[in-house]
Amino acid sequence: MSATELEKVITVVTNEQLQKLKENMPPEEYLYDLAELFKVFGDSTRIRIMFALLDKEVCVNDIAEALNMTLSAVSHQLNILKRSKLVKGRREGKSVYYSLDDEHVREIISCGMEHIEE
Amino acid sequence: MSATELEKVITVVTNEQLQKLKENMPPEEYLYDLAELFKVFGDSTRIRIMFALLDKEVCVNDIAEALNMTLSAVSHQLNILKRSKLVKGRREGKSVYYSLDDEHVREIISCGMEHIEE
DNA sequence: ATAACACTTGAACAACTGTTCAACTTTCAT
DNA sequence: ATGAAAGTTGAACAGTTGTTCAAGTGTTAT
Repeated sequence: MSATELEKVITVVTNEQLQKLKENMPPEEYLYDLAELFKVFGDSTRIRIMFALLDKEVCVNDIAEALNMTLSAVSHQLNILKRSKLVKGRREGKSVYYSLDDEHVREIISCGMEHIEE
Repeated sequence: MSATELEKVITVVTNEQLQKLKENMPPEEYLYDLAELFKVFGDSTRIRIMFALLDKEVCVNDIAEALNMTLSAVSHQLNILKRSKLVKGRREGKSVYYSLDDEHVREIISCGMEHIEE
């Protein structure tokens, strides 16, 4: 077998691997949703809000005070978290109390913590 | 106890909770790093690259072909992933083969998948 | 030495994102 | 009813980010 023939064989093998790589890829939309979820965790304000809610529900005003932020800024971020089904809110009088809406929040955060603690 | 006195007591209790909330917050820098990590996962291109590397190492060219992207765009994203210690690369001849640099990548991705599969 | 392949890198541009500001709404106390 | 407290919402602005393009670096084959 000549050198150029061998190269052809190698190319074919490589193409087969490439083919497999493409086939094994989850659907585009799935990967997009996954990235979209992590994007929500990818902001320190939202991370801080989720940490504030780890133990118990907290009203918007207290979150804003604890994080030294305006009500408006916190409300905007809570809305993003709510749309991603990560937190939920309930009204009680004048206040709206927010809490984590999913056990996965704790898991995802603790997964990330393991990586940076090294 | 009058209504206004009662309110003062309630305010004090609330302030204590606020104080605890502030004290229990991890240091600012830690939360920033955590958000920074998730930010890396929060892009569908980088997610796709990490999925491509789940099974075995792949060279930049093959990643680019599999994901239908330019070499340059893939290289830029690989660099971001490398800086976050999520992938590593090794040169073999003309090609550079990249692979996952941390078992946490799989864990974090699978954590995220659990949330969106519901 | 030259050319070709496989990347890498920096600048630039468009698109996206988070905060602020101002204008609401809701609820409660007077 | 009026006002105050607690939130929400939309527009706007500045800052960030991903891709492209052009120019570079290594490596191998001729």
